[in-house]
Amino acid sequence: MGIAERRERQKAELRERILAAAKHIVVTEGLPELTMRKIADAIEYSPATIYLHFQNRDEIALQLVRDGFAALIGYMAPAAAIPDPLARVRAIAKAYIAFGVREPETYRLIFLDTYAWALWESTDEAKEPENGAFSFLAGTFQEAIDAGSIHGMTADRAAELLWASLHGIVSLKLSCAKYPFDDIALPGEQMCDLVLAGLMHRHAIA
Amino acid sequence: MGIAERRERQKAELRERILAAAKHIVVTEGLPELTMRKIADAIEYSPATIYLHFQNRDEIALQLVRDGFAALIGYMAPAAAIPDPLARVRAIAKAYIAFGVREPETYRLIFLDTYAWALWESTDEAKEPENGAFSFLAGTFQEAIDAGSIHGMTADRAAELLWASLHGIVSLKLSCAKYPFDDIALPGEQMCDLVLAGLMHRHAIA
DNA sequence: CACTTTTACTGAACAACGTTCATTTGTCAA
DNA sequence: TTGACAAATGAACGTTGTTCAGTAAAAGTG
Repeated sequence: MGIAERRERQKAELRERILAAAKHIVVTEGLPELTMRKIADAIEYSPATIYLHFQNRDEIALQLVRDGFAALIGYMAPAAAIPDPLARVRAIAKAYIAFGVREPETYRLIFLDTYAWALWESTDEAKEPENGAFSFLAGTFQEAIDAGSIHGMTADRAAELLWASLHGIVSLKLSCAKYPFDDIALPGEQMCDLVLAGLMHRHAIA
Repeated sequence: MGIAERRERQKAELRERILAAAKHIVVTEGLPELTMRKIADAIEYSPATIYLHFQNRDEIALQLVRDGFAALIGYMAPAAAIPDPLARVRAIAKAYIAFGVREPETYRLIFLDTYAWALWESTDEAKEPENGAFSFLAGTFQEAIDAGSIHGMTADRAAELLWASLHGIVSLKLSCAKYPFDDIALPGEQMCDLVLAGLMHRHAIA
């Protein structure tokens, strides 16, 4: 029964070619330029053929979002090897910023554009490997709290605030043409230090 | 020559009706649902008529962005009466968050959607009253620095970091359906305190 | 090999979009 | 009443995502 297998293989191949073409368009021209006819041209098939592999444009975009989030995880994963929690938090933050800088269109796709966070709405938390990114950061904060380095806030809340602040920097960089920094690595680290410093001296305020 | 004036008045009126209809659509259904035909239906004119008042859809959207930013300034303005710089910074941050909460679609329009920051790219800084918002915050930080409350960072940089962090919170709230906070007022104030605490104890890190 | 069934694929079409333009309608001056 | 000018529009064009009847090729069957 090698025939059925070959067909499945070819089908899977074409599906991957569609995704590759779509990703190329998104990365080079942005999500709004992702049109079914452009994909069709790129893979040298009729537009209708795409609908034999994906239900609609949304499904293609959502798969790209999934892949994009996996890429972000890839940036952050090496930080897991760092023993010191605070140093690990800094490494995660650095990786997050680096991802935004080196793959701006991917960052846009998963966090700013039409399908931003779309995965989180539909699926169950437990079933989302994507959520590993947040748990990773929150878990590291928990270690810092357990070690007594940080206090006055839950690990989840601290992770949310740091994530939000970094997200703010990257989005401003990507959206605002007049954002003053050529390189957001420095303000990114400053922000991380600022938040950590605040968490360590939180008794100073209220 | 009352006739010419009446005509101008009617023309201006229709222009305002177009903008009002457009704003209503954006606020209730979001920017993607803003179509020329919907506006035409709302004002009971043909779609072509809109082009006698605006060059294209972009120009309408950009005017809404301008108006939206003016609304944000309106939220922040009362803080100017607060004498203490740090308290003023907190009031500005609070107002910023409040704007994001109470006018989410307007916030989306001016900071997240297609025309986000579009005004900043085209026009000159000096000619932008919109930039008053940032100068307001940066000037307040400068006062805090002059008073010795904050050190180790320029006022502009501090303003950028605080703004970015607040923007991060609001955008996560608006974009991510699973964002854990029903009310972002608390995390917004926490973020502000965190950044300020960090700025006041910056010597603790590097 | 011939015939049938299944699969892969596509051209043409639909509705909705932004936009344009020739044409019509309405209003004022002479 | 007529001529000029402004205001308004119906119909069209080229996009977009999407659907579907129909074709052509491949696989299964006698």
